[in-house]
Amino acid sequence: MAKHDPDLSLIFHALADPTRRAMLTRLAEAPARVTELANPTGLRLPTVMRHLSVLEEAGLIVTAKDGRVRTCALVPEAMAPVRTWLDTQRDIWEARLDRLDDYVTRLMKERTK
Amino acid sequence: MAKHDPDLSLIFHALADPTRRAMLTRLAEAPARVTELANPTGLRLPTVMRHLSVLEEAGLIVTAKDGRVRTCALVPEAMAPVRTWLDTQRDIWEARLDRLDDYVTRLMKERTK
DNA sequence: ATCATGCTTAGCCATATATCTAACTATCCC
DNA sequence: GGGATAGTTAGATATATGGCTAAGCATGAT
Repeated sequence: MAKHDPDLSLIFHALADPTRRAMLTRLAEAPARVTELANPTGLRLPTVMRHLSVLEEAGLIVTAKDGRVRTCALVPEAMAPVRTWLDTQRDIWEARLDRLDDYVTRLMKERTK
Repeated sequence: MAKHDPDLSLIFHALADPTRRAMLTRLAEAPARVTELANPTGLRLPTVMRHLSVLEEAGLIVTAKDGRVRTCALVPEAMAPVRTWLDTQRDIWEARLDRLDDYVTRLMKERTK
């Protein structure tokens, strides 16, 4: 089981923290500067920066500095790999149910023969 | 930003590891015993057990022991909170686009007035 | 009863995470 | 220029994570 999909791992890891999810939710409303994101968290700035860089490295947000203000914005397409993975997972599961179905169907034909 | 949704954090954290995702994919095909899941990983059993318990604590799988064999099975509904979160996130984003739309529309009416 | 099989437990180790404080840098405003 | 504002950098620390080995404990087969 090699380390495929480093993206997915980065994204899921970024999403695994409630503070970071809250930040994403905030950013879904509108872009925001660093202190704006920090405020509701009660965390110190360096800590917030760390969270932001995790989000940025996962590709979930982009940031840009204008003067002394850094503005952060959501990258909504970045969630796509997650949906894709979930869908693939579901497809496999459903294919399995179908096979079961076939099996049951075959059994019943056998019976009523 | 309190620690709501411990579930989501547990689930995302469980999904953040490629080995664990591979195990889930395998289990989407069919239930499997521990050694069966361990084989393709090249990892030692205790390590595999650890991964399995992370998955189980996140509610993504269930396991049961029959004799000396423990069988693991996927709990596909367990992914639901993830989809819900993604959908909510998307809704917020789209509501935002709508507001932008309104804004632009208003501006244009203003112009052609 | 004995032995192999299939986990389990306990404990070690290295690295990664989340948080902080303290000190520094770069703007902006007067 | 000088002070306030907005980040940033550089550690320090505590805990968590992912991996291992070694030893233990049921259960199934002979």
